[in-house]
Amino acid sequence: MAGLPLRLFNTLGRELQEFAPLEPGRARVYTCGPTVYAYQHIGNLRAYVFADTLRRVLEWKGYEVVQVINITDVGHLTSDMDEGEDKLELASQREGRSVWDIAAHYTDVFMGDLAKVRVRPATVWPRATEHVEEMIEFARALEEKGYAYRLEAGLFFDTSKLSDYGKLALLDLEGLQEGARVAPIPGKRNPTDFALWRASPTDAERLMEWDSPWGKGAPGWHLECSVMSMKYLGERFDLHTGGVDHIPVHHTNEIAQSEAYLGGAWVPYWLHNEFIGLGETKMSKSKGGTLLLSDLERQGFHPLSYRFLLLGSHYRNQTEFTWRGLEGARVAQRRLLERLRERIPAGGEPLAYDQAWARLDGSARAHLEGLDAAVSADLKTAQALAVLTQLSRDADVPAGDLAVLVAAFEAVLAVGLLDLAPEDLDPPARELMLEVGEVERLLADREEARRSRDFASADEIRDMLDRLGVEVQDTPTGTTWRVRPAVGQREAGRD
RNA sequence: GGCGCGGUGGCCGAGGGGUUAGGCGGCGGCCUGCAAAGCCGUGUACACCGGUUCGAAUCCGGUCCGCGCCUCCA
Repeated sequence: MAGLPLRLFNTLGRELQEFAPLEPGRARVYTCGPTVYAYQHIGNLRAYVFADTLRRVLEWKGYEVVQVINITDVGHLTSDMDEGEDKLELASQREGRSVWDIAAHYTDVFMGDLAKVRVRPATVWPRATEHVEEMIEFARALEEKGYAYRLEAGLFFDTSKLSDYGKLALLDLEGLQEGARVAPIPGKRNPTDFALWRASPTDAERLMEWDSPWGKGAPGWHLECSVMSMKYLGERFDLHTGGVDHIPVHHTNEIAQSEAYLGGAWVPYWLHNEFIGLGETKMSKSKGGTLLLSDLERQGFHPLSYRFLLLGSHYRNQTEFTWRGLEGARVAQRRLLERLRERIPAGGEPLAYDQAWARLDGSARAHLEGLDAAVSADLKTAQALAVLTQLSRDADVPAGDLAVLVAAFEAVLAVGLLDLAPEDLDPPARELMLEVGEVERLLADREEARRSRDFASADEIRDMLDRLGVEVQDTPTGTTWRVRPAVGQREAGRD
């Protein structure tokens, strides 16, 4: 594969490791997707921008990538396994729509948001509800192998059967036993045991339930990821991504049931993104305090400015979202585009490493290698942006080479380097308060005053237009004007 | 309480034993009749206390502070 070896931080082992696929030239990736009972906030989006970056880098280096992102459209519970209410059912009651409508609606919005931040569509988007049969089969196989036991609450996985349970999260099982668990399920053998099948309550009917060898109920949360990933990627595949919150429970249990099922090692590389903070608390779908991509757009920001902001920090670092930070990213991105557009026209296609390499000669190739060095070191997109910024200021790089290099950067970063104009990042203008002809007449008057060196009158006209929301700029090629942007961009957040 | 991750110049954020991260803002300059925009220049920072070392922001130990997970959550 092209360029330097790709080094990634593997949560399994907590160290940087060189990526080596199970099958040469092919990378199979599973990305933990959302539960679609609510809008995905901008913190959620980071997980997919991260996974997208991984995918783009792999493809850029010449791997054939297959990526699966699941859609969890089965409700799971709001608290412990036999407590609380189903989140999808809750949303259904709240919004007066069927659970199926709820799932469909939030799935659509989610995919729309991903498209806006240029996260490429997954190769497959499997839905949990379409794989319940396979999940039942999987659970039955585990039961046959002696890894499961039945309780009134459903079918449970016996984590004590695995000697290395918790290896991903470095769980301290002794410590866990002492930890106060909420509402323990009667009969559970170990605190870490989890449901493969959740039996429906006998006194109430669930909106989503299926028949199974263990009675009516719904599949355990972790089951779908094991089942759907194996179905679409093969029993063993290369990479599994998700947020750090999944490490201790969800991914730990996925590994447990999958390795029990296979009788051996499952996925070699586990990658996790850190959280985005928002002021005092993290963003949480259940606790509120979230921002949506549409909130950012309402404040006049282009979705790709949010992507630009995200790429400015490493995916494994907790960072804070602030409006100031987003504004900073917007300005930086705009200036970058301005410098690029001065030298190379918009258009063209993103270029993979090999394609770019073939079109460059010795000195320009060093810049390509700079990009490769950055992304090959655990996807250091921030460093890639720094390299790009330097490049955009380097007058020694011929325009032809620059165009090739920018196309290579765009292939990995996807921040609009090829197709956006700087103005595309500006907030939308507000309503013009006077006729366009009027503005132009006033500007003509001003131009005349300037020509006769009556600057007092000229400035008076400019001030007046400014009060009406029209910004006037004198440039070497003449005077231009625009309606001042509509929004004060810092209405929310803590700054 | 257990496990995990951090504390970098006004702000955000890279880096990671001796050579510039970068961005935003500020300041100075160029340009401009003046502005605006743009461009150029400008910051010797790395929580605290010890230790290792010729040399530590970077390694080790401790302290303080923050965050995440342990319960649905990216």
